[in-house]
Amino acid sequence: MAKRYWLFKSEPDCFSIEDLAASPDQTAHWDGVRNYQARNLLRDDVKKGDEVLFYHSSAKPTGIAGLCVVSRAGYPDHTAWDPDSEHFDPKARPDNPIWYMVDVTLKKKLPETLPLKVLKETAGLEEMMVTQRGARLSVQPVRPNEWKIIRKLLRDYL
DNA sequence: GCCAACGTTGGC
DNA sequence: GCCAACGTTGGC
Repeated sequence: MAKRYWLFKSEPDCFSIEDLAASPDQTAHWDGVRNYQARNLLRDDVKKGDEVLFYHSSAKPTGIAGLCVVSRAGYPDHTAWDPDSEHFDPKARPDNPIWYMVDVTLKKKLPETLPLKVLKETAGLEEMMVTQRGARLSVQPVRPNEWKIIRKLLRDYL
């Protein structure tokens, strides 16, 4: 299977690129996804070696904060059956995990966030979910040509 | 804080 | 299974 590309959204108040950079081996689990469509992607489609845009939502500014790589494919999100977790789901059990997570490892923290505004103004990114209003999915596939455009943007913009 | 766009829930 | 009400997300 060819390497795929993804955009993962997180509110930096909850988990930021700085938090990932400060994690052991700059690696962390991407837990707390509680949306079935995103869950299905994490469980079935996100594979080790896939590349990820780390997106800060509800931030100043909102946009791409860094690049990561998937270091472990989907496995049960144990925070779901931890009553102390913010993302506790009373229906989840170890033998019926419901929710899944992956591990991500930091590749590059950008010196500054590439703003959503710039993505919206860039030709070729019009069909990206993140540039369309109301696209709330927290795990979004990124097309290879979009990845290429964004990599070039990152070189030119920063 | 506002509000549009979703997703989920629950009565029927 | 429909759909209205409600809750959440997330840009602005």
